[in-house]
Amino acid sequence: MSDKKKEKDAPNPYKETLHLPVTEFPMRASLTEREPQRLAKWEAQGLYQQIQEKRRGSRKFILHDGPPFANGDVHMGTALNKILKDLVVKSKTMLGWHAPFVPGWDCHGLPIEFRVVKESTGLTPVEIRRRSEEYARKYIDIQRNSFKRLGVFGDWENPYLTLDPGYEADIIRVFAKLVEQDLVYRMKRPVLWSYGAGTALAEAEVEYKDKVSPAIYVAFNLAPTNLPVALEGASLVIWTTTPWTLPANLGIALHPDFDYVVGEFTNPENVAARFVVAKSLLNEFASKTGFSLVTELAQMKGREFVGLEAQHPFLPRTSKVINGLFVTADTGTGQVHIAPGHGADDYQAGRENGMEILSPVDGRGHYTAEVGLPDLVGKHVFQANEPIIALLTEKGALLARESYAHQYPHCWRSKTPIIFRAVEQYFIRVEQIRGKALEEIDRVKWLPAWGRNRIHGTVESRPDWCISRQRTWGVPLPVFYHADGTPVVSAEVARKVADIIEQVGTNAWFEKTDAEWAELVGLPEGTVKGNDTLDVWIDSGCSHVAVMDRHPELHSPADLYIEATDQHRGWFQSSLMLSVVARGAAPYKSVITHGFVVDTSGKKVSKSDQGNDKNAKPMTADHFYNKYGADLVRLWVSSVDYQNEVPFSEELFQQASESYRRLRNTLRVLLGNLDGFDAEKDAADPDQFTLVDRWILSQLENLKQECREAYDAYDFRKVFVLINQFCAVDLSALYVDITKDRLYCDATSGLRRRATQTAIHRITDALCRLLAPILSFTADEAWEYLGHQTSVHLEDFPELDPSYVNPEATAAVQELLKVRAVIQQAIEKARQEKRIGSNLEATVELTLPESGFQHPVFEALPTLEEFFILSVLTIKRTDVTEPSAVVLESPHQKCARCWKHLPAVGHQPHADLCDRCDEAVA
RNA sequence: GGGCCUGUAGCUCAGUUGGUUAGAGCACCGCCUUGAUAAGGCGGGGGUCAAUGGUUCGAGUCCAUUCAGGCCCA
Repeated sequence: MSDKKKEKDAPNPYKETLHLPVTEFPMRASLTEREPQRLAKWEAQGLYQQIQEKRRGSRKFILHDGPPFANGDVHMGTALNKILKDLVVKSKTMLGWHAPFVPGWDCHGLPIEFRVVKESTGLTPVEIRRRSEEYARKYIDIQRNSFKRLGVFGDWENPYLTLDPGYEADIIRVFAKLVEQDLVYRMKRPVLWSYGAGTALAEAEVEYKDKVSPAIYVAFNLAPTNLPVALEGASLVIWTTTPWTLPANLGIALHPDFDYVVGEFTNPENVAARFVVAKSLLNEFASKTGFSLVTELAQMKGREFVGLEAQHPFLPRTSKVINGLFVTADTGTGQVHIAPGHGADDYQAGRENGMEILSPVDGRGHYTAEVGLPDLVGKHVFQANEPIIALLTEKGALLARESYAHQYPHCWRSKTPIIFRAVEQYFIRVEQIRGKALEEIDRVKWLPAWGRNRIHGTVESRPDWCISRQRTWGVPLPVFYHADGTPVVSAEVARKVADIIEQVGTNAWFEKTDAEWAELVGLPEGTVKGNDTLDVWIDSGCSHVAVMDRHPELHSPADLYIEATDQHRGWFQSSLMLSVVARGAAPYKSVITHGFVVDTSGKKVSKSDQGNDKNAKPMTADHFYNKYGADLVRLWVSSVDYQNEVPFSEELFQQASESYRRLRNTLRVLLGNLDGFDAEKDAADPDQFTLVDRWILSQLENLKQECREAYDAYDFRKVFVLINQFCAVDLSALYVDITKDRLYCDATSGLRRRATQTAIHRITDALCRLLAPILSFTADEAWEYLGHQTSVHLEDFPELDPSYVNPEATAAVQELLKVRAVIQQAIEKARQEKRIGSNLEATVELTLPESGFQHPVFEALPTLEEFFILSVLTIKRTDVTEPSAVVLESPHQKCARCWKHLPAVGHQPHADLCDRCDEAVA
């Protein structure tokens, strides 16, 4: 033991004669410092432009960027999206395509306007727009910096913006096409209305949140006209959670097939009354209202009630009794209060039964004079529930009230509850383009495949598209109104507007007077322009026209769109619809969707959650690239299955860091072992490769092929796994470990050493290329240390060379690995028993079965000793079924240079060296 | 409530048309190394494949139901 210690402490007199790895490539990545420097270098040399120039003339691959909203910082979901796109663009490029990437931003819309309006009230439309643009541009810059910092390549100095006059003009031209194809109509209709933001909302702008509403049971006395005997003196009973809509009640709907009981009811106060209640809800009705059935007078189907009328509880009119399939028996009474101006089903039912669209509420949610109750005029509808309940009580119509917690639609930005309110809106007749859109869906390749069903279902069931918004920050709906109020919806006029907008931007719509516009588009004096703007989904949905058709380096349809799964209903759909209108075909050939970023418990994480929770973990991309570096964010993206929900946590970054360190250190040791190696002069001939060299080069060939295929299939995770395995197992645990001896100890120009360096050079070259899309910074850095003056991003993936595929070597190594496991287990046992330390201190007696392990390598002891990293190995063949190994402490002296314990040590001119080392130092 | 989807070791993921003892990397534990050293090697523990029921000689894999989660809608 003491001898061993002495050996350790003694400095190695031959260290200077060894070829230990030498490289300046730092072990510590210091990504947060180095990445910005590399970024600056790339920008200074115009790397993106260089790549474009180099690829010009190659087959094109167009990934069309879906524009993120120019609002807020880049959070991890956005980073995931953009990095996935970048992985596609970079890998397609290195696969030989010309893949230009023009990023874009969605600039208009309520969220931005809302922020501006919230800050200061009473702004003129022109001022709101000025501030909104300023706000959008501010966030475009912030986001652009983040995307660039993440190593995403693209034409960042010339992105597309939906607020560019040219883009805006194209939106209006698409509108003209809609008009031309008779797809636009105007109609008063209840729409989702945000009184907080003062606008109608798109379906996508609504979020569901918990809300407690007053739920009430209200009796409507049946009007005596034409009343069957059984119903004399009876009341229908409705249940509603929106008492404020009762002034607009015009009907009561029953399900045609439900059974209803007409009966005599009493409550604990001995109040008696005749009610109609769905049979299946009698118990619930009794428990909620206290009224239980005393005498059943009749049972009737819902359809038998049609045509009756009920007296409105507090207004001088009757409500129609109708049937509706939307009536449920889940809760309430099986009788539904119908206010056609305040609900989608109500509207539909009202239209079918000849009711008017009564909606006595203004844009701020206050009752208008139409409400019919002077006390309520000017009152906010959500302040009116109590007065109405009081009124119902006074009239004896209120049977019960309770607090009801439910999911209620809220405005996604102002967070205020949504109401349904009927206003004049413009719509696209979806029915006329639905068929073609559905056909086109099946021409597109959806990844994952279920995306097809998802968008198909969405398109199949979507109602007409409300495209008008009562907002300011958007592209104006190019319609005018005659002095008498009749609208001018004309493709020709719209195109004139577009031509002017193209020159001066849409601000002109708001800056010029009605008279000026009338003159510009050739309409009679007295014509006024409309105040509505277009739904922002129209904006982004036009990008295939406004971007792909306009940019000379792009083309339509795009080869690929990549967005999160919510865009099946969002951008994928709006783009599809408008592309069907504009060109009669889908705007994309294939579509990839990715999941949302979720935390480790599988819950959704979003930026707005953070606002509510001060302790929430940071979710913005800058936190992570400033703490870990962009390459780690990129490595995280490549390590997850993006088609599902994408797990995300600080811990996951630790995990990615471990993988990164392995990759980086592998690159470092490879580079270090290439010190003094000139690939031009020193490369070995292929016939000089030893078994391990042939094996690792065959593995590399395999890796190249599989990575190319995985990249081509957008399976970045597979690339990540393959490269990791290759570096951790094939290289680090085996090849590098095995060849250390020859690299360090053989003579500088020894054939085995040169062969190995030749292999290592090949490997390093390939790894840099294969890693470049993922570790864009690190691969480029290593590429530089490989002696290149230009960026790895200008290169192709390594070309396949089948001559390196070597099944013979692979089969041999597979057998060797089986034996290695046996030997290592035996050595480990000896080590645990403290009989030996390192492998080289052991002498191993290997027993192999007579059959099997027949590869010639099993006759070549030096090769085996090298492969198993042993000083001395002996082999015997006996009649056993499995290999076994016995480990003994080596009786030989340790070579002071290569640390092997060999019999030759002590007999050389240098008494403390083995043969090989003696020769090497000579 | 409806549509689409997901659920395999602590974590991220593989598991081909149902067929031996369910794999990998990371993490964890122990040992070695100090010539990849703020590195590297070796060995090891760890899973009733979400649950239940079914089809089958045989189910992680097929079917049904339930539970949990995501997106979209109501």
